[in-house]
Amino acid sequence: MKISGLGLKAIPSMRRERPRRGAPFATRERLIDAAAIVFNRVGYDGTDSNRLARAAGYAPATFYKHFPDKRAIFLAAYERWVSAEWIEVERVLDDARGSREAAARIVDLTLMHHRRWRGLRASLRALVLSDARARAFYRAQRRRQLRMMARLRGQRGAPDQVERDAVQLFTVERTCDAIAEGEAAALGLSTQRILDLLRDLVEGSLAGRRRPRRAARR
Amino acid sequence: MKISGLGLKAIPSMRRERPRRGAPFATRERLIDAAAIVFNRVGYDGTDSNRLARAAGYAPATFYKHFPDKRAIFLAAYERWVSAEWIEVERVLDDARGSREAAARIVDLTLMHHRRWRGLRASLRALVLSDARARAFYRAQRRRQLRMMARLRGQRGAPDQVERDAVQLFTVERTCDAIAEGEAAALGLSTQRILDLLRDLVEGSLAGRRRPRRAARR
Amino acid sequence: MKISGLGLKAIPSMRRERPRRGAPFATRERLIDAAAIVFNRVGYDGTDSNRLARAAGYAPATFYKHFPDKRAIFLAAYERWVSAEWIEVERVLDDARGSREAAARIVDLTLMHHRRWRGLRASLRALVLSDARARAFYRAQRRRQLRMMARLRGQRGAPDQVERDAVQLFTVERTCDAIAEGEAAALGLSTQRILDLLRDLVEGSLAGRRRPRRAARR
Amino acid sequence: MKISGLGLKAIPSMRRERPRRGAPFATRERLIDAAAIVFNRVGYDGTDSNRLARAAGYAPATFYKHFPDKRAIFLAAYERWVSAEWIEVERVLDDARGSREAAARIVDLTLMHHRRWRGLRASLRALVLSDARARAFYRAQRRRQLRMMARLRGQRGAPDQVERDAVQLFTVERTCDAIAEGEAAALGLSTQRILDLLRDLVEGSLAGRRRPRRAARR
DNA sequence: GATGAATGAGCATTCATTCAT
DNA sequence: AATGAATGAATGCTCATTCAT
Repeated sequence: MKISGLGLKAIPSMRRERPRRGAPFATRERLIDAAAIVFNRVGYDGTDSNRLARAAGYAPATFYKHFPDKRAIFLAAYERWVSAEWIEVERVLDDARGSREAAARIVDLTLMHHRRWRGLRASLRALVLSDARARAFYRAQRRRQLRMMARLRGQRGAPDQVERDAVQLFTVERTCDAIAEGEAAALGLSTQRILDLLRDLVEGSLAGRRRPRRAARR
Repeated sequence: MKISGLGLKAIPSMRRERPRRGAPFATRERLIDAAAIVFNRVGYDGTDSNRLARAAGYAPATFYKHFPDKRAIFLAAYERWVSAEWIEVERVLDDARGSREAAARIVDLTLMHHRRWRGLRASLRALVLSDARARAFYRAQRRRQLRMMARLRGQRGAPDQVERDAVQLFTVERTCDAIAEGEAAALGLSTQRILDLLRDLVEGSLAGRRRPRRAARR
Repeated sequence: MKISGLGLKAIPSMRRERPRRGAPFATRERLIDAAAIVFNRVGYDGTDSNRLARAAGYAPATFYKHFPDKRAIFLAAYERWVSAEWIEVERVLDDARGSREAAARIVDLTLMHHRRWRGLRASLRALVLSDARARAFYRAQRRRQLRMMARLRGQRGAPDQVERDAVQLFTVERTCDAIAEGEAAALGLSTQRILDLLRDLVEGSLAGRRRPRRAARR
Repeated sequence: MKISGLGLKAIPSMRRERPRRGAPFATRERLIDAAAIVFNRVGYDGTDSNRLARAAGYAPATFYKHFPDKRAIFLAAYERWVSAEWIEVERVLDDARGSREAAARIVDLTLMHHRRWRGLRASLRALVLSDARARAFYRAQRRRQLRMMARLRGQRGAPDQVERDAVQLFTVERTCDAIAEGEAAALGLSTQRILDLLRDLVEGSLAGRRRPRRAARR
């Protein structure tokens, strides 16, 4: 306690080692990496730019050297995550033998991504509604997905095929969210059975069939 | 102190008339009404309790006489909206002649609600992920939906029927969100065709059929 | 919203010069200095953190960079004042020739401190009762005082010597409070005579005698 | 939950039974009673007038029918407590046989009161410093105490007798505070020995002697 | 005399952003 | 390029006080 114990708070020495004056690109990347993790854990409104900078080992002002605001870094993190997902999806489609295997692997991949980024995803949905730039980027991803589905299927397809594809995307996406967020488990549902249903759905789509055949119902 | 003393106070003119000494229930209702509208427009994190109170014509402190915090009024608004939806769904099921008509009306109803409360819904999803109480309420609603579906169908049903029902709920919900949020239109999809697909889906479920018949696919 | 929109913003003129980017230690010291003076004048519950910051020439947020809340800065101010007092007491004990002189100087010193910090002291008493951390710090100071008294006296002492020492501390402390707060004057008492009584008391204690024998002094 | 479960907060029925429209004096008394207890528990700044009214079973506005503000009711509570103490002190002095018994009983009585009202006392000290009316009332009590001591002693007494009496009052008061607040126990002091010291002190004063001669007691 | 819903002003705290170094 | 102390403005919440009933 003595006299010198004048009640100092934590001494701010011992800075994390970080390349001060590193390449600007590397700094930007580190900021995005850290932001993705933090956003995912506490949500978009759960942090602030100062914390994001500190999480990456930088000072607050450094953040503003690289991004105009919090939304910008969020979109950058989203972009990176989506890109990574696409690369993997495309590899799966190249490698898989037969639509059954491809379907299974796509569903697994989707689930994995939704599990990994479930916090980011929840924030994204809210942001897409309120922010035009987020919306534009989100829509572009969706169009890309639909184009890919059309390409895989070739010329075949009912007149309402695009709508069917979209509904299927929504189904897989929302259902994987439910599993990732623990909703399925909380409702006492079998993850296995749900995934089987999704795999059937995706396989049907990849194989070009109609899916719920209305003809049979007549 | 001196400098800040120059700050002009808010001008207390133009007081709007308001029921002082109203019934507490009515005040609470007015607060929820206003909050639902404001949340729906700007999202959960887009307002604060002071603004919610003002939007209902009250002073900040009045808010806290009725709700402990912002989350509480959000859940109250959500509860009201969900309750209203249930009342209508149950009426539809009572009134409709045949599963085809019931399906059509349920899909329409769902879409209407998602359109009306699209802002609230987006915030809800984010809140459910971060807030245990919101989650509990949300899950209770879902269980209720699943129970109703099981009841309508009676004893029939595959071993994975619950999972099928859940996936169907997710499909209808997410797809109606997409229409309500303008995503479908932005992607150039036909709302009409999407709704037809959803109606088929719901009708199949109400009629007790399995849906994507795997047997036929072998 | 409309009405409140008429509220004029604070006029940002006349910024007083201030060391932006000063050493954090110096800022902290300035905050404590200012807080000690303000607390002393208006009491613990008579200010708020914003005012304390402004009194030191800083903005509200700066306060929170250095202290978690008002209680923390109060304790820091108390700590500083107590430390200063101890330094002086120890110097007096080293320098004084004979217990008579030491007693006189200790009483004078105590009175000076109580006069200087009378506002702070009054708040402290209330805080000690309601706040555990304040209490712990306060008790630690008292123990230190008792230890010092025991050390000065050496082995001599009655079985109830600690209790005597404590009662003496309370007496000197409370009586100096009464003088410092103007109570003695308001009651028509002679400060001089009161101080003589206190000096006798302290001298007796320093000399190791049981009580100040007045008979001997005549 | 149902439809009626619209999330009502606690229903404010079932009012405590209280004589609505009782005699104003009785209302005032009940308010003071309740306030004394509440202030004592949480301190002057730990409550607000609404809570004090509710604690007495009344509505907020009723408080303002009887007291202009919180300070006023605090002083009223203080006045009542002091009056009660005086009545008891005077009875003790009438009943006690000999100064030894009187001293013992006065010390016990003082301790009991300080224990009972320790929260009120701590708030009082702070208020006395900042509030002129509180100060005036407090000083009047002290004068009364000093007059009583002088009367008991009769003509005897040193030239500095008033000062001696005052210092003795401060000693007893502050030491009883220390016991009541748990400070004595926390410092490992024996309450019994402290009380013995105080009794000697008071007895000496009542008997008109200068100081409690320990030698004589052996 | 009592009520209690309502409130304006104030307090504790946070955040996005800046700027001198 | 990076810093980090500093900040104005705003946010969540509380309190002493009023007034129509």
